[in-house]
Amino acid sequence: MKELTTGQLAKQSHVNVETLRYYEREGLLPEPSRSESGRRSFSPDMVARIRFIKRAQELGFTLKEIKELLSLRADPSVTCADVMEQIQEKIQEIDQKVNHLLAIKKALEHLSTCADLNPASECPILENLSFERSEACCKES
Amino acid sequence: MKELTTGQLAKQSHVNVETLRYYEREGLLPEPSRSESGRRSFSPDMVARIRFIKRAQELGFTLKEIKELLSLRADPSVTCADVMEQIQEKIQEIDQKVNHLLAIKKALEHLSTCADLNPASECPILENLSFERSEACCKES
DNA sequence: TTACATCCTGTACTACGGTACGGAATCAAG
DNA sequence: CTTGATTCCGTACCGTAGTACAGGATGTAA
Repeated sequence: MKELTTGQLAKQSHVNVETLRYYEREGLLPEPSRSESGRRSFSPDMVARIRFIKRAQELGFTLKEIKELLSLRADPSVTCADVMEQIQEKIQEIDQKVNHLLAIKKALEHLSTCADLNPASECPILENLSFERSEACCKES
Repeated sequence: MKELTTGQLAKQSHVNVETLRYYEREGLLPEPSRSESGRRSFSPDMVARIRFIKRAQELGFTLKEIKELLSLRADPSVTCADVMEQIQEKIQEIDQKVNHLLAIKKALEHLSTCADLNPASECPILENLSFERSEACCKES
C-alpha cells in the first residue's frame, strides 16, 4: 500500500481536508511523516482510524472521548474490561438523555392537550410555558 | 409593582446579569426604558418572560425558536393552531432524537456482548468500532 | 463624605467541531 | 515550460448560549 496525500486521505475517508488538519491539531491523528517539500504523507491505516473516529462520533462520543479511546487502544496495559467500562458509562449517559427527552415530550404533549380543551379561547399554551411545571395548566379533565 | 433594576431582575429570575444583556441583544427581551442616568428599568412582567424562556429551553427549544414563540404570542393574528403546530414539530424532533439514541445504545450493547464472548483474547471492541456497521463483529452466537 | 456596590458600554473569551481564506510553494499534466 | 490543481501555514470565522473583564459613571448606606 502506498502512502496517501492529504487530499487522497480526505477523499477516501469522506472528510474535508481541513478536518484532517484539525484532527491532527487536536491529537486525533498522529503527526504524519513529511515529504522533502513538507507535504504530509499518511499511512493507509489512517483511513481506518478516521472511520473509527466517525463511527464513534455517530455513537455519541465526543472527539475528546474518542481521543481517550484511541489512546486506550495504544496502551498495552489496558484491558478489555477498561474499554467495557467506558461503554457501559456511555450507555448510561444515553439512557439519561432518552429519559430527559421523554419527559420533555410528555410536557409538550400535555400542552397540546390543553390546547385541544380550549378550542375557541385564547391560546393557553404560551402562558402555560411560563409555569414552573405544567400541572396547573388544564381545566380539569 | 415597581420597576426592577438589572440586578433585581437577574436575582428574581435566577439568571446572570450578563445573560439579561445577552437576551436583550438577541431580541428576547424588549429594550427596557432607562433612568435619567441611563440605567435599565424593567417591568416586573419580565420575570415571567424569563421564566418562559427558561422553561422553553428545558423543553428543548433553542433561543431562536423561543424568540419565534414570543413573537407568535405578540401577534394577534396567530391562532392557537399555529402554536400547536410548532409543538407537534418539536415532538417529532424529540422522537427522532430518541430513536437515534436508542440505535446508538443498541450498537454499544452489541459491542459489550462481543467483549463478553472474547474473554481472554484481544479486545475486539475498538477494532469493531472501525466497522461501518457492527454486524460483522461477533463470533456467531 | 467616603466607601463600596451596582451599573454602564464594548469587546473578548469559553467549548465544540469544524469551515473558510489568503498568499506562498510545489506538483502533475499537456 | 506553463498552467492549473493541490498543499502548506496561520488565522479568522460559523453557530450556540452565554461568561468575563476593563474602565468609567452612578447609587446607596454609614
